[in-house]
Amino acid sequence: MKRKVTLKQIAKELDVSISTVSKALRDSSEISEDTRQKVQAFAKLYNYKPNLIALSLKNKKTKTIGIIIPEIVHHFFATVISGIETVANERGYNVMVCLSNESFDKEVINMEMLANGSIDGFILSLSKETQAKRDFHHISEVINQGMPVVMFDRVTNDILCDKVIIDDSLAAFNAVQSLVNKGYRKIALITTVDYVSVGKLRTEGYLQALRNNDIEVVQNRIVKIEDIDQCSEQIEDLIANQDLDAVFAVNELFAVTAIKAAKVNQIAIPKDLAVIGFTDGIISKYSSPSITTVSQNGIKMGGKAATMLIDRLEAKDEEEESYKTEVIETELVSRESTPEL
Amino acid sequence: MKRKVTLKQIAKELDVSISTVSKALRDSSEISEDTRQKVQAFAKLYNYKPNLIALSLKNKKTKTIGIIIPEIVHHFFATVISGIETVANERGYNVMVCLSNESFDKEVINMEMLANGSIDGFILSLSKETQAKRDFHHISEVINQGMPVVMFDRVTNDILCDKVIIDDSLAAFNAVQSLVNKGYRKIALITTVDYVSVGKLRTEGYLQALRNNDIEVVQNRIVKIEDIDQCSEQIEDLIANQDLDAVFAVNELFAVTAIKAAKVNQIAIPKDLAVIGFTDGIISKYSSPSITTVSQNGIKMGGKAATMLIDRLEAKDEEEESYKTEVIETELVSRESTPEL
DNA sequence: CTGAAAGCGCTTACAG
DNA sequence: CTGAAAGCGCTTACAG
Repeated sequence: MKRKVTLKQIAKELDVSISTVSKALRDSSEISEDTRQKVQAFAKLYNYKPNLIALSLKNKKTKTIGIIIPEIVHHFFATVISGIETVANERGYNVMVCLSNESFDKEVINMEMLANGSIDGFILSLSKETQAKRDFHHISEVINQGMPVVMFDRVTNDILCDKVIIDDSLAAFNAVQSLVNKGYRKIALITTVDYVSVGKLRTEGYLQALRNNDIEVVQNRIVKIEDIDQCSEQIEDLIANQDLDAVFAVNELFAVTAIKAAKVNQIAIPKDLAVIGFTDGIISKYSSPSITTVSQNGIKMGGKAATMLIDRLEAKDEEEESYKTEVIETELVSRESTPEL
Repeated sequence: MKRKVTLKQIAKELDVSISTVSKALRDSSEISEDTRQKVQAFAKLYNYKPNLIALSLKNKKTKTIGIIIPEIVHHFFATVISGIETVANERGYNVMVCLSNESFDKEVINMEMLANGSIDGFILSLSKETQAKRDFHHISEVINQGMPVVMFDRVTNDILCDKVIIDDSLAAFNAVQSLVNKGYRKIALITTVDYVSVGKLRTEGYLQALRNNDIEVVQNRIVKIEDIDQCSEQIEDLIANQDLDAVFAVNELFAVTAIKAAKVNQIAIPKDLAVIGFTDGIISKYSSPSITTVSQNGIKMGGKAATMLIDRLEAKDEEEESYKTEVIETELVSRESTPEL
């Protein structure tokens, strides 16, 4: 077992000072060619690598990004992490990932933990509970300490910081409009409770699209799901008992659950009922029939968030004061579940 | 903007030494009740939190775990991370996640980066390329430096360390046996190339099950996929041109692709062809028909890996020398795709 | 009971 | 050209 070698040890072996070793390794012009080569050769031989923790302490920056998301077993969030990771790596950063599990307390604890020196900045998406409570003091506190934060997807207007979002309302509008264009009129909505920011916006887009087309909004065709694990009954009830020709679901799970419910009730998809979802994940792609969805492009969102954060970290201090909100383009991916009527 | 407060600042404000502040905050008995209360009150007021980087340097441990996995947009791996995260958090650890993207070079670079002081130990699953090359020097090097490593799922016998696996061969055997028990005989196999350790083992289980039941192994019924992104053609060819009554696929994607291929060829699932998959992910659950699978329980694997790693990290030094390999139980989750024949 | 000193592993302004 | 010193933020054995 050969422990990692330090500057101190190299210095001792070579009988020079630590400073000399440090400078030699960093190609300082202060050091003679001779010494430099000797030191570098020795360092290479012993596979010297600087201790990153020591550098972090010295430089007051860790070159790591903290990510806080509600859950990771979730295609969209996994995709965002992947996007962050790619950009972060390219620019020499690592990532620490913490999960809030949709809990306010865990979100707060994780933020405080990471804020104590472990990272240079945050990328985060709010937990449901945080959105319900509307308590964001943990975030403003971190920002106040001078640590940059980029929020994505589940954001809030109560905090001023960089943000990366999609135009949820417009994307939903377009999705519903596409159904209308194809001849559908009796369009149901399966959405989340209103405090989930993106759910609310998508609901607004749905309503707007109906209104724009002079289609009556029927309350019985709108289902708001509180707990995703128990959405089946509500959805089955909707599918079985309402007169519908299409369903717009604000996520994949609701969409595929609607399809299952239709099957149970002998309703053929897409012949008797068209379905459109949100978030272009693996379910939509491999479902039979495959499901038309609004694609969020998590890779791009993650990449953009990472770029914004790192740009801010590396900006020459106080320059670039103003916060930006980037809107990532969405795209309607047409598949089998939404034929022309 | 109020920057985080340090011991030094508190000491200055209170006109005592840094050592006194440090001890007071840690409830040292050396400090008078008076001073302690004064210091603690002040610290609370200014929301003092020790700088974790400084502690890491001082204590030579970071309380963070490095995770290196092939990809994160993958239900099983996301599940494992979730399991690791839960246990790590309970025990006061954070996690840094790096992705190899199935590349040997990225795996090496990431390991070296994290090994330079950022973490206390690794949890990793090998990239495909690493498994193909059979080059594990980066891992043995890290272990040699005294940093514990726990491998999971995609492991190798060439490295001695703690491991968490499932019995891939047995699980595959059981899956195929269940098909045989239900009356299926013409069972195809969709698997990976042999250098992927788990693919190879699952293939062996399949072969063993056929042999045990005196069923002839037909080479044309076995397809080995190199590149998962282009698996459709090979799978369609298999489904369209071979005389089959069931398919065993070594992952979800192959299973659902087989179902798609069957539909294209007017083969009814499960009436004309039964399908069984591996990894109990979201696709299997929501596919229509839903797919019977071997459940790997990534949460449990991740949790176990984290427990083993942290136990080793916290063991009183050199005690507990021997490495263990934990085998996580799998379970056959019966769904619609495999009725009795 | 309090504080100066040494040390974790590094960098860099400064003295010689 | 080389090295001692100070410092990043903390802890702790030791002296007073």
